[in-house]
Amino acid sequence: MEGKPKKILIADDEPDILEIVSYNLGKEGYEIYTAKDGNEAIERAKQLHPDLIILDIMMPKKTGVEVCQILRSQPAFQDTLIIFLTALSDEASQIKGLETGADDYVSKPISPKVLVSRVNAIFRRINNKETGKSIQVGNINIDPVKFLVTINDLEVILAKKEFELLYLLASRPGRVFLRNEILSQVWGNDVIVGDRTIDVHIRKVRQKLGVDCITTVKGVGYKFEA
Amino acid sequence: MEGKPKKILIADDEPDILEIVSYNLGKEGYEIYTAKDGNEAIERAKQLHPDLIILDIMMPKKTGVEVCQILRSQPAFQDTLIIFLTALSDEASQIKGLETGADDYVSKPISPKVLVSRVNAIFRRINNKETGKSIQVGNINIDPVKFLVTINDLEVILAKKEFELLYLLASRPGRVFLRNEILSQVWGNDVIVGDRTIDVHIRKVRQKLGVDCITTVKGVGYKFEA
DNA sequence: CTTCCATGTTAACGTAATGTTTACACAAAA
DNA sequence: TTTTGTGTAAACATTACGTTAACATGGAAG
Repeated sequence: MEGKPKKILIADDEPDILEIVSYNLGKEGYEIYTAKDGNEAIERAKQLHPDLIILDIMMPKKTGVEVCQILRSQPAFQDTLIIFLTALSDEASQIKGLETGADDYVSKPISPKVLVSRVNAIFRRINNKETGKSIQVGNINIDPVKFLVTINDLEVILAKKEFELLYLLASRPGRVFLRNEILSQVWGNDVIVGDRTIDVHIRKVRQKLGVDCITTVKGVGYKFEA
Repeated sequence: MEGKPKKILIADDEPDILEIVSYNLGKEGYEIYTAKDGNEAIERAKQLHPDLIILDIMMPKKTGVEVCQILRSQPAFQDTLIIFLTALSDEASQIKGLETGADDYVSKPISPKVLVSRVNAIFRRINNKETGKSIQVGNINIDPVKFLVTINDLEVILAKKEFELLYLLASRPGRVFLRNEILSQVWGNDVIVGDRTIDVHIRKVRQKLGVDCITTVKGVGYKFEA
């Protein structure tokens, strides 16, 4: 897998399923987190901001469909992939699930291998856009191969972390990156760093670039603009 | 459906299936083309460059998997969506299909409605990546990915709570949201805030937007309209 | 007309979130 | 070894967000 490992949150009330799915996806290199009911799923989703959420439909507290609707009604979860996982193999449930805003639907009894394949497929489709090409935004050019940033043909020397941070933000100009996302993409999920660390790096990048192209969205994150 | 209609190529050797699938997807506004074996599928794919190809696996001349492999090996078909449609519901086939580069897999006997939902879901997923899932109501555009509101192409800066509030209301224009609903969606269930808090935020949004698009429904709640 | 209730309006305040600077551990280069 | 630069933490400064409280308004009921 290229880049940092993707975060997957799995919500199911059956411990067996949690364990099997966790094990098999974990083996593939994904970072797995679990929840055992609807409320916990929402709570953990807000903490972690996973890349993918796998939701059982029949869960205590809140059903998977309800969880999906609640998350989808919030701006921060528009990009999050959602797969429903359920014993209800009937038509109506599937359609309802997909129209609620889910990206896929897998019926129980599921084979772990099939689920893994589907998860891989869904990430492959999303990922293949993000190649290691140079980014040109406005008069700023970012070349990940040469590890070089030029602004108006003037070279700017950035440290590794600074560069990775800038590259991430600039890879999708205008898009807001949550602090969680930045942490997991640039630093990795297992690393624990203080709250101010991101700010300090943001500041260094801002300083070195000289141009104000990184905008703070308070309470949310940062975004890059020309 | 927004924008140009999507082209879908369906390849299956059973005329009944071709007809049913064509009819149901055609009703959704897609442009449908058909092929009755593997070779014809490849040929037509090269002519048409469809956005999505639905491939039966058991076909004369070439199987769906072979067709998929051949097309995927060409740069021009890297981005083309592929769904397998087959009677083989066994695990091995599904995995093989997905790992060949398919984006989804639907087992026969299929329900037309389920297939339509899956097709819609897969296009939604791709569309959102390109265009962003912004809400457009009248001349107001709300982009949750960029955390940005534009009204007549003029940017409006909203704070987090203000944005979340507006996003919720605008996600269903015309629908009235009860104060309780707003509280639980935007603030969360456990948070307790005073009565006037919602009003103040509503006011700030109204003020910043400049246009009167949030209507008070006295004794009930608020709704968003153009 | 008055009363009452729901909402509108405004300003002020506490604080959470971010900005800034300095210091230091650590690794790589000299 | 020293030197240099990078990444992180800690300590503080600063900003503006969210909330409240106090009061205004307006419409419906009596």
